[in-house]
Amino acid sequence: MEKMYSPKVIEKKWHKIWDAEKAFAATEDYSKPKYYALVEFPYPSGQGLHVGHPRPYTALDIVARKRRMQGYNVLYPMGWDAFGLPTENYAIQNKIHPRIVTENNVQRFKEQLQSLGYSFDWDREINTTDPDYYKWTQWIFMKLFKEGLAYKKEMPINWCTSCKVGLANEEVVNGVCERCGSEVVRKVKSEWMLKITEYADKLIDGLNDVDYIEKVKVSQVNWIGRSEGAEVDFALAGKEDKLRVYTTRPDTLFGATYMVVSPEHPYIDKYQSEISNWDEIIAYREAAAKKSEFERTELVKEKTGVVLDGLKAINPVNGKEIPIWISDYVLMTYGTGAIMAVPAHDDRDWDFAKKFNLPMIQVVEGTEGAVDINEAAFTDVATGKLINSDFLNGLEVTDAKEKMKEFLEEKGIGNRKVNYKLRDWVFSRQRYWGEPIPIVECDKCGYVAIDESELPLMLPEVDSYMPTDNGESPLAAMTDWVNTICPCCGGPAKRETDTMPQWAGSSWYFLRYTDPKNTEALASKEALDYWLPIDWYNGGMEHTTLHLLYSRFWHKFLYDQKVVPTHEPYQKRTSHGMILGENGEKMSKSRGNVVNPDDIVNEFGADTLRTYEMFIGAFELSASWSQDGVKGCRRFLDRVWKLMDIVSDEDGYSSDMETKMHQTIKKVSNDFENLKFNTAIAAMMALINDFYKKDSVTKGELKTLITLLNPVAPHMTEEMWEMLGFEGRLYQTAWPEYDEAKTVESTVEIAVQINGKTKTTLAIGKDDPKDDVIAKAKEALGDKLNGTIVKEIYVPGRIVNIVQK
RNA sequence: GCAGGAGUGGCGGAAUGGCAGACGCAUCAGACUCAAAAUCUGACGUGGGCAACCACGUGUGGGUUCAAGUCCCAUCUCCUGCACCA
Repeated sequence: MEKMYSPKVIEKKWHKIWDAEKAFAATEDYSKPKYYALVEFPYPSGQGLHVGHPRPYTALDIVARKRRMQGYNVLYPMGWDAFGLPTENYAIQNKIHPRIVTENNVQRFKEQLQSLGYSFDWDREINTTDPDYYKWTQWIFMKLFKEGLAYKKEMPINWCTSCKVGLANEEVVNGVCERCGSEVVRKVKSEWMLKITEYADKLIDGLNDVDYIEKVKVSQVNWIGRSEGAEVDFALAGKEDKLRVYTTRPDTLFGATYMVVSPEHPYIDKYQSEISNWDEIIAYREAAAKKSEFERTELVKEKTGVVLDGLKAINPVNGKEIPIWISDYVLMTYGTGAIMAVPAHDDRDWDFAKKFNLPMIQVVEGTEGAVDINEAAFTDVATGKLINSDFLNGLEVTDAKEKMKEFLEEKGIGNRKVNYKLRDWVFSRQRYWGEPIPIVECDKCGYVAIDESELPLMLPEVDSYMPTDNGESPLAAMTDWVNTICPCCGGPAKRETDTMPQWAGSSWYFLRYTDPKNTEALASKEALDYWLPIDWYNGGMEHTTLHLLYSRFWHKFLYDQKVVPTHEPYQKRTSHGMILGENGEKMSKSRGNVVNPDDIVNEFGADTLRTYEMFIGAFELSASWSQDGVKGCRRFLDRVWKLMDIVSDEDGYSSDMETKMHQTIKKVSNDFENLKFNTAIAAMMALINDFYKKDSVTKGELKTLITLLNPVAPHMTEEMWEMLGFEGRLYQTAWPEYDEAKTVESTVEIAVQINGKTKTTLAIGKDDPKDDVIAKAKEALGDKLNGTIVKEIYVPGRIVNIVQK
């Protein structure tokens, strides 16, 4: 043994060399084929890197390194999503400027990432808190504003009592703040909103043209929640007003036996004088208002409600008078805040009708067996025919829907309507550590964007970052900064004091990487035309309805503005599973099961950590950490290293290994592209086991092995390359090729079965004719063949099956 | 409730409808060592048998097929989202 495998020494050595050689910089040679691989940039938290971070980073690092060896111009960048609450909270507690906190955290994160040997192009590092960066975040906001997609609205928002900040709907999970877990209450505030709903259809349709894992597509479609139906006007008996409802089942209109409005519906107050049980109504309303979001979702969904005495509606298709109820199962925020209830064909209406003894009329009958609407609502639309419905009788549900929509439009009592669950994006945060919103409010001109030449609008220095209890941003106290002049009329005006949410900077960062130092534009047209779309983007499932949806929205907007060349930013999206503690639980300080990547690097080396995280299991599933598993991966690398003790001078492959070499190249190449890193590594382990069994390996075989292993364990293999005296650098070497014809063994062992049960095995030539193989198989089976042969099956290279009676 | 995913040795996990358990871990035995660690070699699904071998075996129950972990139907459990969206 010439030299021990010593990761500490080797890894430092190669970091310096790669750095000096600018080994992994993406070039501006736009004639080469490009590959843009992207991982979600981290929030540089005070805790430093977690062992969960390296999993996706290593996976795409492998892809990036392999693509470079295959001749692509690869962009694999990294940066910092550094605005955000934890930094601000830390700054408040420790009385340090958040900018300093961010700098420290970034430095720590960067050192940790660099210790793992990622092939990031550090010349393109970006930071969302850098004014040269957020200038363009503000610029995009101004474009949205000028196009009418950013607007200010007085509205009840989700208010986190602990963070003292408004949250987007997407940030409220089970009625509590996604970030801190504190209670979220409703609070009325004037907030900046982005009209993401305007892009709802485009966000759904765009999914047809991209290669995302299925569950991401499904989640986004569900979150947007498009539904097609109709709005219908119900006259109020003896009144001018009509009560408008939204329904997806206009076909069941003849079955509507009552109506329900949300407790907040404006007609309740409007007709107060007509309502004889007003006290009851008020009591119900108060009770409903007191229910928090959490209670609404967690409580058993027992229906509650009160009838509006003295007010009746008229079913427009049959003129029947029906009662109107109020109930909190009808939401003011969806549709029109009022529904027509068809208890025979809707589960919720059925529950409500049962509880309050309201009449039901069946208007759809089952075509596959009888249905009893006294047992449950019949909601199946695929197997139903209309009854008790005048001109709809006998039609199938789909046709009846269409016919009713036509009827409603003809008679002027309704119209087609598409609704979405998606709401506009609450874009204001009452915080310091975010991008200032580049808008001023002028008494004369209203909200006006500042002049583009004033960008970036710098975040001012303040004395206190403390959020205020009255819901104002800390910036509001900066009167010098707040008072300004209107860019439109020159009169006095006030600056907007809310800042942008963390999602702003991350909604376009991938564009900046293509040209990170541009001072004229967010990136040059040439750079965007060349690099977009991102070929492969990997990130967490938790961002499916947040970052991923928001950034697609901005991108589609920028496409409409002719800023970017593609209508979708990401061609392919995958998601990694979580790394859990040894006990199978989520890693957390309180559970005491946190593994620090620095410790693993210290004890075993970065290459071992990288190998282990790829070998741990299927990439998309969560996996539990195992210290013994780490040891096993180090043992594998040691065994690769020690192949240098038994290597011969031969350049090519030895004849008995040729097939195996070609098979391994094929398997590793394919597996790396298909996220199957665990089986790729297993194949390489199997290969070296073969070398040890023979106690020899040729130089040519070892060359191929370390080239295949290089993307996974770049430091060790680069060192071996040098020690073995190969020319140049391994990272610049071409990826090994395989010959399909040579991946097939010339002789194979096949299973010989009787009636599908394996009885023996047989060695045959790969091209032996069927008759010969079957004859040999019969001979091998001998007297086990003792019945009448019914069928003989030969699957070439696999199996012989003799079927006998 | 709806949607997506998963149920395979002691453990992590492999298997284009074609010999289930690759690869790794743990365990056991042997070699080396005064000894231990490290390393190397071998065994390792369950039951029976000294053995060759036999039977059983991929959550459960059916089905399709010469052949099913894989396809179809039903069912149970677990995970992850969403959840009164009319």
